[in-house]
Amino acid sequence: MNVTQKTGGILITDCDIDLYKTFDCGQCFRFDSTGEQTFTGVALGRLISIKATEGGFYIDNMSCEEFEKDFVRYFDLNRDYAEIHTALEKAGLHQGALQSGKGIRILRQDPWEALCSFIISQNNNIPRIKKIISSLCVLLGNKIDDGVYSFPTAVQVATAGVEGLAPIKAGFRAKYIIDAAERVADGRLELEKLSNVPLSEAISALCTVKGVGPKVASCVALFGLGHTDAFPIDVWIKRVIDKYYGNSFSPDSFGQYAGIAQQYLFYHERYLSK
DNA sequence: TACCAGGGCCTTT
DNA sequence: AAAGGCCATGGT
Repeated sequence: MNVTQKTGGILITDCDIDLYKTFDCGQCFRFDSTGEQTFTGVALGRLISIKATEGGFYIDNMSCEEFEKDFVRYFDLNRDYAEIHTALEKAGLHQGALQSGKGIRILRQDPWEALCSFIISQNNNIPRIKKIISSLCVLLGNKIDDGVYSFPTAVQVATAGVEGLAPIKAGFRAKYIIDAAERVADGRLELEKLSNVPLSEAISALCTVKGVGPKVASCVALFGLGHTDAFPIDVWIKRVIDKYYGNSFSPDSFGQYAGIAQQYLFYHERYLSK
């Protein structure tokens, strides 16, 4: 990977990332396609406009320093995905998933945003998940540009309370969101610390939140805490397991990169087959 | 273990 | 245009 300063932004070259797949594979809910190979959204409290180029991408209105500080990690650019591809192939991940997944990077999202987002995702479809999250940001986040709002902090959400969330129409999930917000706000749940404990321990801690079970906890571990061995099992992945691997399946066969295998399998099944 | 919980997207009639 | 299935689930 190489980062060079341009007028008005930075150019990242020599890195293997497919922005379309990365933003559209269901791991994050705040980016939209806003033009030819262009995506706009909010990450880490920052409005981002990013355009795919040959072998990399361009980000408007950002310095190398800011990129190195926050976004190398966000886009997981220090990880060697070619090596992971080889390891997963050896571990028996089928060619279809390897090809479909090529270019996806696991985004390292803010843990609280990941927790809140995947609570909202339960028994829900992606268009509506995005709509509810967007409403939540407009309702309780900070304005960072015209019509653009940050993801509200746990304190901001906790302060609103269940009744305060009514406008976003999260339905039965509202009480779960508030329980999560209260636990994070008062320190009962210390999300940052869960990056540095074993996966099983992180999942147990996350499952103390009402409405958080193994699937949502695994998504938070994978997309917010950097636990690449987390393997969320949802309805799509259940289908995949039945279809390709039978009931002797264990995510352990994919080792420390089971979560990346999961994402490849999910994307393959969800978007490229019917 | 089966059913239930908002709401709305999306496909089928 | 109306109906019904379904949805990156978990609680009871």
